Amino acid sequence: MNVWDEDKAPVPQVAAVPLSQRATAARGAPYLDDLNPAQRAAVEALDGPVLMLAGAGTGKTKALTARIVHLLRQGRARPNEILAVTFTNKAAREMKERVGRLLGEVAEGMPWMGTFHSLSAKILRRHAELVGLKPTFTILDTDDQLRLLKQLIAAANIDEKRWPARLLAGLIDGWKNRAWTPEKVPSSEASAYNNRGTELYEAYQARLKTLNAVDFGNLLLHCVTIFQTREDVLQQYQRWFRYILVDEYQDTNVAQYLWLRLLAQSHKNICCVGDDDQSIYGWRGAEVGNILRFEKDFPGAQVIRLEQNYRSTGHILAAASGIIAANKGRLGKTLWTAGEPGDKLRLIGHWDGEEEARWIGEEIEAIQRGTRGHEPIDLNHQAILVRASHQMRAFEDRFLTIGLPYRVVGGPRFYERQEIRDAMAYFRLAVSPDDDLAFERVVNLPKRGLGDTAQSKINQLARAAQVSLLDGAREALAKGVIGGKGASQLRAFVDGVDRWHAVTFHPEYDHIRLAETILDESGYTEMWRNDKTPEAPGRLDNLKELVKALEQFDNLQGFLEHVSLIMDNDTEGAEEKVTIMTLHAAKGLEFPVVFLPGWEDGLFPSQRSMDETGLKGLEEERRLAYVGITRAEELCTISFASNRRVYGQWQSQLPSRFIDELPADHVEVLTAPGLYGGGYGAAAQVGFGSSLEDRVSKADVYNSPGWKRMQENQSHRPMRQPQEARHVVIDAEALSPYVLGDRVFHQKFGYGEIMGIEGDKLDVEFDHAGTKKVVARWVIPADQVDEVPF
DNA sequence: CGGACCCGGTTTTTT
DNA sequence: ACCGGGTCCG
Repeated sequence: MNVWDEDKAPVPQVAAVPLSQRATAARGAPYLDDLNPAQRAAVEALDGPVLMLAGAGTGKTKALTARIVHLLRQGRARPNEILAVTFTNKAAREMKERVGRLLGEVAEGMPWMGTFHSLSAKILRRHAELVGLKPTFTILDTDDQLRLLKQLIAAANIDEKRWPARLLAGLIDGWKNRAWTPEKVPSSEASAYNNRGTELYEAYQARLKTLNAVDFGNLLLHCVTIFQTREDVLQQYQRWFRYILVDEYQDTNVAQYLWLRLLAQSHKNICCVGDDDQSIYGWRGAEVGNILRFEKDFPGAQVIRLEQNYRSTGHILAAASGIIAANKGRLGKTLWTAGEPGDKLRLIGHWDGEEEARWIGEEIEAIQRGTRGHEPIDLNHQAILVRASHQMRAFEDRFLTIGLPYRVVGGPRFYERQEIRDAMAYFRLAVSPDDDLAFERVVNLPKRGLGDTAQSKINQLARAAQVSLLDGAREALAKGVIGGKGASQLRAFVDGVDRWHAVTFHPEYDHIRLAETILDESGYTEMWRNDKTPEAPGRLDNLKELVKALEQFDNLQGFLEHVSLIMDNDTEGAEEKVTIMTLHAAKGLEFPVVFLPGWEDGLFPSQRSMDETGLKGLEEERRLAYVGITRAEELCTISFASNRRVYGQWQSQLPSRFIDELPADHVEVLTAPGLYGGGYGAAAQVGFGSSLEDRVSKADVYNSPGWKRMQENQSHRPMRQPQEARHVVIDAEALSPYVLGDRVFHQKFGYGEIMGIEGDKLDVEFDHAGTKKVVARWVIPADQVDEVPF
C-alpha cells in the first residue's frame, strides 16, 4: 500500500454549500480558507445530525472550532446557545482558546462549553430541588466516595475484607455509567456484591442526599433523571441549546449518550466528533457502540470522514493502518498523507527490560544530537509511551543514572494529593461546617489526641441528636465525654471552625487571607514544617500553590466548586525533557519521536484485558497500539524484551502478537548492538519448559510472518554468541536440563540445590540465600561453573 | 497513639 | 518488588 500517494487517495465528498455561505467564505473568512474539503464540509453542514469521523491527526479540533465560529458568524446561534461538550477540562480550555483566537480576542461568552460533568453541575444547581438536593450541594471525589461506602458497608455488617469497598464503588460507578438509578438496576445484577449490591447502592444514594452531596456519576445521573421526568425543564434546555457539539464521542458512556440524546431530540442539530479506532476507555464504561450506532440513532445523519493525515509520515501511517485493520466492526476510514514516506517504523528486541531502557536512553541521546541524516531533535519532542505505569520505572532508573532529563505525565493530580485534599477539607468546613466528610478528614490532622475512641463518641452523639459531627463534637465537649488533652484541642478545633465560618460572612472577608489563617491556626502547615520526610517541602510548596490559585476566584465557595471538577497539572517548567507517559495519557498528543516499549504478549496486549473481556478487550488493546503509533510524526520505534521482572519474579516474554500484525513493508528490524545479539535468540528459546498451552502459542509465533521476518533478518547478520546463547543450547536440548536435587549456581544467590521444578522455573534452596524461585536460564549446573562464566 | 509486622493485590484514568 | 491497609504490641 502506497499510502502517501496522493493520487490514490479517496476524494471526500464536498457537501453542497448554499450560495449565501459561499459568498461569506469568498469574502474571506480565514477560518474557512485553510480547511481541506472534508473539514470544510464538516464545518458547513450546520443543520441536522452530523457525525464527523476524524482519524488521528486529521485536524478534527480545527474543524470543530471552525464549526463553532461558523455557527456564530452565520448568526445561527449566539455564543450562549451553543452547547459544546468535551471529556476533559484541558480539552475544553483548549477549545475555548482556539475559538477565541479564530473570533479575534472575543474569548468570553460560550458559557456552555465544558465537560459533561461541569455542564451537568451547572444545570443541576438550577434544579437541585427536583432530585432532593439543595443548590449548594457538594461534589465528592472518589476518595470521599470510598470512605462513605466503607461506613455503609460497616453499618450493613459486611466484612469489608471479603467484599472490598472498591468493588462496590466500581459496581455503583458502572451502574451510574449506564444511567441506572437503584430502582432501575436490572435483576441480572442482583447477585452483585454478595447479593447486597443494589441494597447498598440505594443506601449510598440516600446517604448522599442527606449529606447534600453528589458523586461524579450522580451529576450526570441526576440530570438525566430530571430530563426524563420533567418534560418542561427538558424543553427549556432543548430550546436554549440550538446547536450541540460533542468531542471524543467514541468515549461516551450510556448516561452521557442519553444526556445528549435527550437534549438533541427536538432539533437534532448535533455534531459528534470522534474516531471509533481510538476508543480506549471501554473499561471505564465508554460504549464504542454509541458511535457505531450514530446513524441509526439519528436517521438521515450526515457522516463526514476526515482522512487526510497531517501528522505522520507515510510509513508510520501505513503501519498504524495495518494494525487497526485486524479489528472487526469498524466504521472504516482510510487515512492518507500527502507528505513524505519518511523512515520505516523500527522494531527491536532486547534481552530484558533494563537493556531496553538502556538502549532507548542511548537512542534518545543520539537523536538529540542528530543521527542518520536526521536533524537533531530535542528532548521535548521525544516521548516514551508505555502500556502500564509500572513500566516507567525502568526508564526513570536508567535516565537518572545517565542524567537524561525526563518528565512523567500522569500520576496523582494536583488536587488529588494528600495535602491539597486536607487543605480543601479545612476550606470546606469553613464554608459549610456541616460537611461531615471534611470534619472526619481533618479533625485529628494534625494529631489532636482524638483517636478512634473519641471520634466514635462524637459520631454516636451526632447520630443520636441527628446533627452534624461538628455539633456532635460540641455536645461531647459539653458532656465532658472526651478525655483530658484531647478535649482542649477539640475545643480549639471547634472554635477555629466557628471563627473561620464567621469570617466568610464578614464584609471585609478576604478569602485568601482566610485560607492562610485556616492553614496556620489549624496547625496544618506547622505539621508539614515539622515533618522531616523528603516530600514535606514539596507539600508545603503545593500548599502555597493552592493558596495562589485562590487569587483567580472571588470566594472560597467558587474555588471549591471549581477544584472539585478541575485538575490543573500543567506546572511544568520550560526545561527540555523526554516525556514518559501511558498510552492512555498520550491520546490527542503528538511527538516527532515516539518509543513504544514493552510490546510483549501479556503486557501489551494486557493479559488482564484479554481475560476479562476477551476479543473485545483485545480489540481495545489493538486500538491502543494504533493510538500509540499514530502519536509519532517522524520516527516510531517499537521494542520488546525477552525477559522482564513482573511482581519481583523474572518472566520470559513473547513478542506481542501486534508485532506480527505490522505490515512488513513499513517496518525495519533492528538488531541491538549490545552484548546480547539483539535478544531474538533469547526470545526463541524462552518458555520451552512452560505449559503445553504456552508451547502451542509459541508455535504460532514461530510460524507467524513477523517472526520469520525477524529470523531472516538475523540469519544474514553475524550474531555474537554470548554466554546466554550457550544456555540456549542447554535449554533447547531438553525441556528441563535439571532434575530434583541437582546442585546449581546462581550469580547472585550462589550455590544451591533444586527442590522443585515447574516449567522453566526452579525452586532452589540456596546455601546462603534461602529458597528462591528462579528461571532456569539464570542458573548453571554447579559443576560447570568454571566453564561458563557469567 | 505510633511503630513494627503481616497480608493481599497489583492496567489503563477522568470527572 | 512494592505499596497500602490492618493488626498487634509497647
